[in-house]
Amino acid sequence: MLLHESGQMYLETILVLQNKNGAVRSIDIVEYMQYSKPSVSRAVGILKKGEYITVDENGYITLTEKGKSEAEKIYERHDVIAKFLMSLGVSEKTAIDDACKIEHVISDESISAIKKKLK
Amino acid sequence: MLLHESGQMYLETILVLQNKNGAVRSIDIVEYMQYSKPSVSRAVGILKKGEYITVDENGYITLTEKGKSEAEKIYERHDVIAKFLMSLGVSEKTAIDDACKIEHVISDESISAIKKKLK
DNA sequence: ACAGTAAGTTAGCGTAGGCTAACTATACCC
DNA sequence: GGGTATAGTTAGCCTACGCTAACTTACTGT
Repeated sequence: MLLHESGQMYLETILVLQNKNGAVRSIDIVEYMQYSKPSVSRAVGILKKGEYITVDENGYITLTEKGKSEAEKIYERHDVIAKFLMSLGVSEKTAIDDACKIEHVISDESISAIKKKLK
Repeated sequence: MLLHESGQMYLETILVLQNKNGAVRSIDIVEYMQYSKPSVSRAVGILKKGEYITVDENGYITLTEKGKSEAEKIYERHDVIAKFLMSLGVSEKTAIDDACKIEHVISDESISAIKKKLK
C-alpha cells in the first residue's frame, strides 16, 4: 500500500498528538485536522490496513514501527523546511504552512541539501 | 473559477510551448505532458471556460492576459525554486522535478524570500 | 473516390479524498 | 431506567483528474 499525501498528513498528526498527549483517538485527529469524523474514520481504517497503525479495543491509536518511521521522516522534513524558510526571513506561520505542503513533494536529495545548508 | 495544481501545470506548459514553437494545439500538450488526448481536451475546455485561454477555429490555443499572467507567475516560481535548489548543490534533474511540485504549493512570501536570497 | 492518418470529442471508468446524514454503541447523570 | 453527550461507522454524494474505447472530422496521397 502506497501512502499518499493525505496519509502522510494523518501519520504526522498522529505522531504530533502522541508526543503531545500520549494517547491518540480518532476524535483527537478530527479536532486537530479539522476534518469530519467519517473522513478520519476512513483514513484510520486505511492506515490500519496498511499496518501503519494499530487501534486497540478502546479506539486508541498507536503507530507501528513502519508508521512511526514514516511519520518521523515526514516530520523531520517538515522541521527542516520550516526552519530553513524562517532562516530566510519567512514568518513562522507561513514557514509552517508552506512546510506542510512542501514536505510531501520534495525529494530526499533536496532535503539533504537544505539540511546541509542549515548547519 | 479557481485553478488547481493541474490547471497551473497546463497553463505553464502552454506558455513553454508558445515560447518554444509559437503556436500551440492540444496535441502538442498531449505530447509534452504525456497525458491522453481526452485528459488534455477536458483541461483545455476548463481553461477556456475560465478565460485563461482562447481556442481558435483551427484548434490553436492562445493565453489570455489572465492566463498569461498566471502562467508567468508559476513559471517564475519554477525558475526561482529550481535555480535555488541547484545553488544548494541539487542536481538539475531533481531540482527541476522538485520545482515542478513545489511551485504549486509555496507561498508568495517564501518565494520572495528565496528570490532575495538568490541575488 | 476512397483509404489512411491526425486531431479532437464524448461517454464512461477508477481512485483519492473531502463532505453530510443518519446510524450504533457507550457512558454518565439525575 | 431514560435522556443526553461522546465516539465511531455506514452509506452515499461530490470534485479533481488521470484513463480507455470509440466516435467524428478533416486533410492527404494514390
